[in-house]
Amino acid sequence: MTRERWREIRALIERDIMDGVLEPGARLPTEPELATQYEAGRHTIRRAIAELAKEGHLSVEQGRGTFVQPRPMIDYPIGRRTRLRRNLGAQGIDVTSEPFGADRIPAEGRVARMLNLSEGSPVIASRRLSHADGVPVSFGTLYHDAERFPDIAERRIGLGSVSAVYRSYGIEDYLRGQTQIHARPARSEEARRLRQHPDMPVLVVRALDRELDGTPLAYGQVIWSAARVRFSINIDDEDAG
Amino acid sequence: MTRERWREIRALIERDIMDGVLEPGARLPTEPELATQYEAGRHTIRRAIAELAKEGHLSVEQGRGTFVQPRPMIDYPIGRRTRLRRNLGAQGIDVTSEPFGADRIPAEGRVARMLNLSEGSPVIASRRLSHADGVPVSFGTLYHDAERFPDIAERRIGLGSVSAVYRSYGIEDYLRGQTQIHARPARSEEARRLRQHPDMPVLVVRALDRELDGTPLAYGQVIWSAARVRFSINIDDEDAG
DNA sequence: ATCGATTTGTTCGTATGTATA
DNA sequence: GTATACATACGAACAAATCGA
Repeated sequence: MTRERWREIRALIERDIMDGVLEPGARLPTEPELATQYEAGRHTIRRAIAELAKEGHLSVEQGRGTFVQPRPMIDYPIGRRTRLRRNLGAQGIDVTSEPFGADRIPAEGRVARMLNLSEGSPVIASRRLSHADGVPVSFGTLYHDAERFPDIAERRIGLGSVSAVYRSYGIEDYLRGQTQIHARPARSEEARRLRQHPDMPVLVVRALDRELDGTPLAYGQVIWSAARVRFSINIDDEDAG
Repeated sequence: MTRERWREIRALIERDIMDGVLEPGARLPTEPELATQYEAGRHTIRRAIAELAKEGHLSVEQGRGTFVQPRPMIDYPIGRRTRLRRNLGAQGIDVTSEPFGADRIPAEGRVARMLNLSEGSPVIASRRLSHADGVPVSFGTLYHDAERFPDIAERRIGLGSVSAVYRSYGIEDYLRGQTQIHARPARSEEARRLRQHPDMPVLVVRALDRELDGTPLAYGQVIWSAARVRFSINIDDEDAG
């Protein structure tokens, strides 16, 4: 029995992807076909494919096949003024987003602390999924004080960007306060939403937006596809671009 | 036969960890034992264990066993003044680091551009592995202009922190310029260095340090364990703490 | 220092369920 | 409905790493 045959196969397939023998979007031969081609068992093939899928090179779809996946990386600047549309638009990326639910819930723990509200005060949690050039890149929840922004969920549906919603409340400018970033494996439901393989990690970004005088505006948690996004922190730049 | 039994088993083990039935550091029963206990095949058990290991709850060691892993999260602030020791020391974390190699190589591509050197100019690449409270948390490479800092590798061995090395060159202060963050699955060698499971992701941080007048000092790429670190970006704070 | 027992890692074979076209 | 292709599952054997006698 050979030693770590799945690694050899993994490397062979990866080489074919890198060399362009397997073009982005192309379908791999079926697992039994690969098994005979590489003179290995189907388990071994699956292990190699799983590894490549985890790294974002392949996307495995039950009942359809296994496909070579292109991996565009977008660069998302984080700074004093962090604006999704303006920042990505400058890179020639078309950003769209769709709401998928909003709730009026009592603020608890971190949300209450960050928004400077007492535990249990009502907040509006509005959820959105964002696409860049048609591919899902992130989804997340934004929490607002329900007393100050009672109808924010409705306004977010009508108006495109967060900035536009704030302008409708008379807030012309706001700044990004604290931002926290960490990474972890994706839950299966998150992977499904982002249309990425379950083994690909996600980046979790928690952030607080403030008015110019320091008043907390919104606290949010956004899950980003680690395969599709990279963050840039430009501390000096006024516009974070 | 096929009702995703491995997910059930995964959930059962995870519950035992969360409830404290399995304490941090405890060894799980062997795979064959778990197989009989849960009335499943060994493959199914392994699938459940692999998932939990990927999420950082378990650490699997060939020839020894499978252990419940505690997951301390350290908070690493990124700001104008980003200093490993001072920032983590303030959290009561003991930071140590050891060099593991240095080379004099020609600058290429990104390194040359960031350091404002012409392609092929000699740079010193010095590599270090850092521990927080004895656990490896990151390793990476720092690139310096070889003309300006010819013996930086030697000085980094003698002196503890990066700041101390710069002071020995007469540089009293420096600022963090651009920082880029992204996440990806760990290569097996990286996982070994960080003593984390191969399926746990890593965070990749690329950063440029500048002198107060803007002159590039060093460009670095550091791989952080996603299981053990979280980044905080405090844009307003002068000391990023 | 060596051997053997223990435990996880890899591989094969085979069968059956589930999703897609 | 049928065929195709991936997902899950069981069993068995051997390899590799670890540890203690």
